Amino acid sequence: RPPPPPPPVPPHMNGVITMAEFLGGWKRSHMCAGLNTENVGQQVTLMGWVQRARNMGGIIFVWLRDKTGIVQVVFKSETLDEKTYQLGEALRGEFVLAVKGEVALRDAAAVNEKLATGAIEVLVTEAKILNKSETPPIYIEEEARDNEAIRLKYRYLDLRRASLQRTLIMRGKVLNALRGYYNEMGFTEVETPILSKSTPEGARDYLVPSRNHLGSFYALPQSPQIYKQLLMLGGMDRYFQIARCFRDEDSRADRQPEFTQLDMEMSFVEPEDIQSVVEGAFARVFKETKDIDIQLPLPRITWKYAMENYGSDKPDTRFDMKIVCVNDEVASCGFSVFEGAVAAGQTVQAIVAKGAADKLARKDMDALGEFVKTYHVKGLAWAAFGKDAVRSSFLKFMSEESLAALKAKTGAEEGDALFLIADKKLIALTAIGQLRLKLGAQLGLIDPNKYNLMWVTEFPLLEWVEEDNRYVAAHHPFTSAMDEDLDLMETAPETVRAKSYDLVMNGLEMGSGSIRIHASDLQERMFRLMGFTHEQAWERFGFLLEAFKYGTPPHGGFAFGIDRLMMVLTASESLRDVIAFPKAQNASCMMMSTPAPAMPDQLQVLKIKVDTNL
RNA sequence: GGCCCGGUAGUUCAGUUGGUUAGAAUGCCAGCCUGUCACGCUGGAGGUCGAGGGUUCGAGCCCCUUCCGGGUCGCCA
Repeated sequence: RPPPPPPPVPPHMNGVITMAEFLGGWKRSHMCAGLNTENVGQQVTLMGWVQRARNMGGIIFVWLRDKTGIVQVVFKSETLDEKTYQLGEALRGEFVLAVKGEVALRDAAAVNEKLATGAIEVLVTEAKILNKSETPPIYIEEEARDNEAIRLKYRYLDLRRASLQRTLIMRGKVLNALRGYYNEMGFTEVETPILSKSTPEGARDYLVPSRNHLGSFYALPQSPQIYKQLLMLGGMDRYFQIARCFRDEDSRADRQPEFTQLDMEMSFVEPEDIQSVVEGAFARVFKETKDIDIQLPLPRITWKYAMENYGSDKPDTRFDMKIVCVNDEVASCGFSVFEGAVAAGQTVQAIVAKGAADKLARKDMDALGEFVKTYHVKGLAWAAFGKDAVRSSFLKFMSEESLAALKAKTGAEEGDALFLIADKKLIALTAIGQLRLKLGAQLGLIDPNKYNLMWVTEFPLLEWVEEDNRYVAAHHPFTSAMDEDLDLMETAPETVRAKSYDLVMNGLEMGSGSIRIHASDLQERMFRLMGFTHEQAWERFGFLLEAFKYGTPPHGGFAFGIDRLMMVLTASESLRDVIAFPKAQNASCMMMSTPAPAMPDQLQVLKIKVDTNL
């Protein structure tokens, strides 16, 4: 695309400045918001951007902004020479300004309570326009007003907003706190390669072609998983890294193609040892960034409990509304949908929204019915036990006794709304779990100031994948089974529980970890379960299986997402709000137009031909 | 790959059943104004209604295709 033409010099700029000025020996003495009443009478030199210039015709008030905040600087025609005053008149938004002047107390009537520095102002004696600015395409104010597309294109301007600056400053502090903590705990920070090897299973890899090995590719790491296990083999004992990870999958509000994890691994440990280190890290971060004391140890629930009570492996426990299985109550209730489901070995799951009967109109119920269908269930049965009337989608089919039993089991009373979903157990639980979250938000049951951290343990080791007709590792293929379930690996693989654990906060998965397999025979057994032959396993992981033969210590680890942690700490809706230069939903960068086609000579060197019709 | 929401002035948006010259706010430009702090007042400029095609006497509005942004299901060990 052609470069834009040079902007015309605005008429008001003529004769004032024509080009950017250099500092010319000026040294900044203070940051803008670093000034307060104690500085009154001092000569200061400030540098920053013009947030706003108010020309009163004879006196000009300018808000000067830097990383710390805003301070008012004043150009007075009665005390300034004509040239300096004219310079003040020429100021526009986002001009880069340097001023010298004296800090003065404002008149009591002129104090601005809304400004941190509102009790003072700087009376300008000299000024330099270090640079001018075209009218910015977005508003640079505390909170964003513009839509995300344009803010992402002009990210460097969006970054000037105080809220985004605060987030990045806090992010830096979190990283610093974590580094300090892990070092204190005897961990060593080790960097692992970005040019890595493609791993089977898991997410799609980002590939990097090799010039030295035509036709071969590096893969960007989805995580440093194998390296950190090899570091344990290498005797590093306690490793951590603030690791960039890459996954070529579709984005979500809480999923970016590249993201940062605090990755760690420890030798000679059991799950509790790792969990206590991780808990300590989170407690440290919450204390240092928000002065919140997290009660340790964190509560622990099993995966099974989480699924059956919250319909999720990452439950949001900031509100109750637990799920109740009502199979027995509806097995012969008269309503054929429920009866049929139970007879077919499926389940009927229920939740009760306390006091919500009269808050949910028929169209709300219909919307909720549509909502749950997203999660692959056929429908939603509901009953609203209102003060004056009972409304329901299914009660007319149901016997009095069954209704009584249902109410007793679920605790539904007058004023409550009752919801039921019938389907295969995991599908029904997942759908009603999502409904629970939806209702929690819709009915305002979620306290935004709560931080409910917990461990979810004993995940299934394997997952059956219908279309591939085989098991895959639920976590990753290096995860160890629980000792008492080892014998079930071949006889009942789907019931084997893993020595794995997720850290969950407010319904978000913050991270996960496990005790790894440290014996090569067990690792081979695992690969076999996943449908790899001995040869295939050695072809792909030979180096690892061989490494495991040379005295591998028992080890395990954990990794948690820094981005998601920042999302929670800053109450952000999207990962994009906590990453300096995030990607858009289609994994592109709107600012730099990344990715971009390669130059023909680059492809030539790599012997790569692009055929988009393949 | 599927579904949903959105795209109109620099920006944020409104735009009735398809009907005259597409509006508002803010920003921008000019003038006035010596204590403003979302300063105020007066005037002005600013539009490929995302793009292409179709229906129609007539399309910002209806239909088709497509591009872009967001959410989500699949996917993400």
